[in-house]
Amino acid sequence: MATTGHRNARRTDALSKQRIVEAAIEILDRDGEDALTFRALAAHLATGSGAIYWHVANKNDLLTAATDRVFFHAMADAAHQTRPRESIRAIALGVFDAIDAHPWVGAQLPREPWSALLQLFERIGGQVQALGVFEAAQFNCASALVNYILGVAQQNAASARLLLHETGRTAFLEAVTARWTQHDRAAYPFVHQVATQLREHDDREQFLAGIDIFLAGVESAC
Amino acid sequence: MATTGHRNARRTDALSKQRIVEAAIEILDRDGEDALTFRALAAHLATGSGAIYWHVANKNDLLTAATDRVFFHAMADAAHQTRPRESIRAIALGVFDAIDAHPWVGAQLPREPWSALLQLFERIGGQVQALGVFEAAQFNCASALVNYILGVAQQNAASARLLLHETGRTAFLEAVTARWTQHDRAAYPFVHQVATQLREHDDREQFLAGIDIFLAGVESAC
DNA sequence: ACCTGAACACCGTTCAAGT
DNA sequence: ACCTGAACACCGTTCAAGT
Repeated sequence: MATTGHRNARRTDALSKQRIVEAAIEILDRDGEDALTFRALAAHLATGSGAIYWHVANKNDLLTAATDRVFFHAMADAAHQTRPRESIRAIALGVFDAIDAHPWVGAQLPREPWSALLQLFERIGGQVQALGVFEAAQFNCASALVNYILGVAQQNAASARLLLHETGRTAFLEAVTARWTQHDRAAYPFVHQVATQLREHDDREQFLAGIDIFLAGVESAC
Repeated sequence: MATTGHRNARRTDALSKQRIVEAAIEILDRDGEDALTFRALAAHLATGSGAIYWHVANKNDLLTAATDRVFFHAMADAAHQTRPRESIRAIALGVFDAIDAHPWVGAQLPREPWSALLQLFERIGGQVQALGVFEAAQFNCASALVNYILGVAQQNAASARLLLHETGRTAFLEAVTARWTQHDRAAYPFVHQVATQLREHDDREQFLAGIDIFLAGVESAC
């Protein structure tokens, strides 16, 4: 992952959608969303920019394929659990970790890739059923959970964009804290109070805490 | 709002950041995110494209200013309620309705505008406190609520992009249903079951149902 | 069938020149 | 101080031409 370098001199095997998507994921992971251009991709694959269009309809198609690939891998890896509560936590964590590793997926998810969203919705919905929620409430419960997961995914993607520019965890934390405290303590008392907890707080744990609040609500309501 | 037309012949008053932001919001509302270019904006304002840069740093700055404007109006309009539970619902609905009216705000919110996010977080957090949540749990509760709201905002923005191309509600519903049922019923039983409810379901009510699940969870957990 | 790379239309941004 | 609009660098996409 580290030193394959920018340009590939080999280029022995033929182009394929899979190779193109893999190269796109590499660029997105390493240099961020803005760095993915057809010219950069063509250089990376040692081919002409027009050649990519033989395998991929357009940039949207490419981004959707890349998102699907990361997402379906994450879903396949998410350990199957026997209890629905644990299943939901495992699925949610699978999405969280995938977006943690590939932040651009978070920004891409709500745009095009219906397949990925539908799969998430299906798996969450199935576990909501297994939880014993009334049929009339299942749609709302699954929808709420999926939307929560997507919201966190967004925020993670945004944080990663920030982290891409700020190198090092301390510089990153400082940048975030500076933003949280940019306004008057008088006008933003809660934000200031919470800003002191930023240093020791863990995004992943906080995400799980949100899932648990949700599950508690689902159980108490249905 | 209807017939001011595309080009302004008058151009009597001077340019200002406020006028530029208002024009940008008009274009975004009417023609979508892709339609906002400095050239289109300059034409709309009957000026040169370079002139805009005297009042606005760049496109990101412009989008942030437009988002802030819509968002702060929405927050100001959100009726103040005496009971924290009702307050949270009012704030959440304010955000929902603002994004319903200006879908591009949903896509923009997680990108840059820290001020808008912080204001939302502050107001939600204040009401979480008023709800009597333990101090140690306040951060997680507020964060979960904000993330849920942002997730719904995303989905709304995505739906609106679809609606911009599909004219008419029936064509829109058909397009959505087609996407929900694009896969095998065998592999996606829950999605198929829920797809039958799409026609009579109301996004706004479903959003509120999610808030209520959350609040039930918060109350039962704290 | 698959690839090349110049060309096209369009974008955000800059800047010398105007008032 | 504020505005103009041509120019620049860059982008996604197309397509005649090659193999």
